[in-house]
Amino acid sequence: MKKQKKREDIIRTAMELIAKEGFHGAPMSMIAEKAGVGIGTIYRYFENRDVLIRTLYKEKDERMVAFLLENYPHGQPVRECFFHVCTGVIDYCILNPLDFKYSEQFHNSPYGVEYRRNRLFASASKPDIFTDLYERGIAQQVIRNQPPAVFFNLAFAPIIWTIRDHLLGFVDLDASLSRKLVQSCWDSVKI
Amino acid sequence: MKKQKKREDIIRTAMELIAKEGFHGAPMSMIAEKAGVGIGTIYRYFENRDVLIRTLYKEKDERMVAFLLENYPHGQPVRECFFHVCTGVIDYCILNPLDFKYSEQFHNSPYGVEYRRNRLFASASKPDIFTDLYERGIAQQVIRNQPPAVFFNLAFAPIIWTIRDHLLGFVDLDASLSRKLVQSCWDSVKI
Amino acid sequence: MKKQKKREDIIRTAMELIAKEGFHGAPMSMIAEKAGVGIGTIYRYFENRDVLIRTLYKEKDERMVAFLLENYPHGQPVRECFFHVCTGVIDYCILNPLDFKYSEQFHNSPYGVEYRRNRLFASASKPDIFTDLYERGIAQQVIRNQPPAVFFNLAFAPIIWTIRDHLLGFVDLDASLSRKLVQSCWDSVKI
Amino acid sequence: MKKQKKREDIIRTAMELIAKEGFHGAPMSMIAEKAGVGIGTIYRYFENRDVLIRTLYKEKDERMVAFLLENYPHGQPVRECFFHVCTGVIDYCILNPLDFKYSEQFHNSPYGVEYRRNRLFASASKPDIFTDLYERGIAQQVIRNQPPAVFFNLAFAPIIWTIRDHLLGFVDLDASLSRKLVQSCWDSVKI
DNA sequence: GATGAATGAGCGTTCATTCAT
DNA sequence: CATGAATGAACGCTCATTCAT
Repeated sequence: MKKQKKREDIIRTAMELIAKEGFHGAPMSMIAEKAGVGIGTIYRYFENRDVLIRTLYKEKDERMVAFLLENYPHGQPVRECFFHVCTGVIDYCILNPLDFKYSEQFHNSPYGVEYRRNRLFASASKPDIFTDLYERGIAQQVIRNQPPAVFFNLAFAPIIWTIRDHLLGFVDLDASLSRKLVQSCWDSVKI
Repeated sequence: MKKQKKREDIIRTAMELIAKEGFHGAPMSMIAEKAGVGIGTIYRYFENRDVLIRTLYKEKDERMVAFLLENYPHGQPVRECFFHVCTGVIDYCILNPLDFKYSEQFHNSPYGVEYRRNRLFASASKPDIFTDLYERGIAQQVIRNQPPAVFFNLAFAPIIWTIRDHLLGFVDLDASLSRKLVQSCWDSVKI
Repeated sequence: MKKQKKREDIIRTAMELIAKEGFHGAPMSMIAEKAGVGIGTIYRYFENRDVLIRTLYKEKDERMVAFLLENYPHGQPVRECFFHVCTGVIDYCILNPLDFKYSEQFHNSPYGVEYRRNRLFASASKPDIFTDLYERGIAQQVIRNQPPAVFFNLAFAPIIWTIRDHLLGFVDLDASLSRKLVQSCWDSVKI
Repeated sequence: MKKQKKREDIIRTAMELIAKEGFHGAPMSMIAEKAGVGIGTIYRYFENRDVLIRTLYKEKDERMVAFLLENYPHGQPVRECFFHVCTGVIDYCILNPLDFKYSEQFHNSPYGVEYRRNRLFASASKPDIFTDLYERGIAQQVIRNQPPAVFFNLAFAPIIWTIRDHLLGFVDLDASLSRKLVQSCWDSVKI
């Protein structure tokens, strides 16, 4: 499809620009210029700036979930799935630092709050990989009985922060440290 | 002091506005208006917007550290100090939600990166309560041997994220959950 | 070209406003308003205020040089060329009072100093009508041996000041006075 | 007088600051600070900024006239007086570059136009050293019959411009060049 | 469908002036 | 008398969005 070409140019350019420079450093005019399209063209594909920004996040999320589902140990113990997911998140972010940085920008803005609120209310309906982990863990009594939000925070907050520090050059998150880090997270949620 | 009255009006208003609306939602003109002062007045007390924003953070930090030092169990085991500090952070943030929300905005912006970088390089010189915890824990072999950044992330990231969820109404972080949460964090760093 | 219409509206308005009211009396907002364009439009054609101001001067300069080169007595004696140029400057300025007044504002500001400095250092490279006059006059020993700046000042300063007084209504610089004035200037530089 | 001390501090500081940095680089607050007085104090001695600026010029003018009247060759030929005045102007300006630079700033601003206009209308009433030169020159038929403004411009414009170039480092206006320059000016006005 | 010239509300900041102390 | 804290109009400039081509 020819028409999708421009859309993807815009998406990729916007992602990269916002990841590297922040929302402030990525005005519509600059996205258009670097993407090689007219300013008006962006508005043909995205109703406005907010829609573009939210779409960027959603597509990144889909890419990461797809990555996590590769070789997913379906049917294996919760513990194994937990390690697969956590390690996968680390691997994905380090392999795709722009996606991670964009995500940071996104969550560190009014968009992030809105997103989290929607997710909470929608979580019941749409099953996802993270929720499944929690629910099976609780049912099989291998993780502590805490609200899902607390489980997610214990499992992922240290990982996310450490990836951030890694990308900023503050720590070196190699395979060895990755393993120790995920083990620590598991220790905080397991019974 | 009469003259500090306006300064405090500005500080309080700016804090509140930025905490609630983010940096974007708190232009100088609005801060001035809500604080009941002229725009120019802000510039008598703060050289520019950046200085105001960094001052706000520094003062919040001092208040929190003072809070944490009340009844600090000096001379007690690392574990006890760890619980004191973590519980203290939770209590302080829930008691002072504006301080917490401001802090989130601050860390989720270029200011935050700059701040962390300075802290990392300056950590050797100025001793602080968090670094002390890490160093004693390592020396006494009660916490795992990991880089300090990883220790901090395991210890505090889940707590910060859970406070955020509590203030957004996603979880109810009462005394009981607080205790369990801190225990989980401890489990992830202890040997 | 349709697109150049607005650019010229801006140029003309800015010129007129600055000529009449000085730099202080011509803020970007007023230029935009009087030119019948939005403020932002000015910035499509000129990177910033400084660039606009320097462009205005450069375009005025080009117009005047073109005027002076009409019927220029190439190959004639230095004296004749001197009279052509001096008389031409007077005629041009009286015909285009806005150009002259703008020029005065320009030279009577930091822009003027910068301009003169560049001119002095660049004079060797780019040949111009004034420098040619000086060099031939010196070579043929018809003008006194003085630094070029002094020659220019003797030749043009009284003329510029008198044009200014004419436009302010202090003297009536008609053809007769013009001739006498240029003769006087020649008397001050000739051997 | 104690009270005049502050007035003079203000005058001297304002002069120096405006001479060096231009009107833009000399806000009232900075003048007050460098003069070691309160901002409000300036307004006790000068009704407003315009009055201060005009007073500065008037006092500079009086100092220069006083300098020119030292050893003034009263009763000597017009030519001799002309040389005394022109050489005196050069000497004074080079000895007091701040006075000269301030003068340039002043004349290169709306104040200058207003000043010249007033001077023209007032010249009939208040006799001055320059007018005397012109009137005697005309009466004795040693200078050409031209409007006074033209005489002044021929006599002083090249000198002023050359002093400016000297202070900017573009030429070296030493005693030798000074003599030649004044001679040139005389050549342009003498019969 | 694609474009980019045009727009103007809104931003951070400056500074001459006032007036309560 | 002297002060300087307080003011707010005004500045240069940015950028999301529109719409005629």
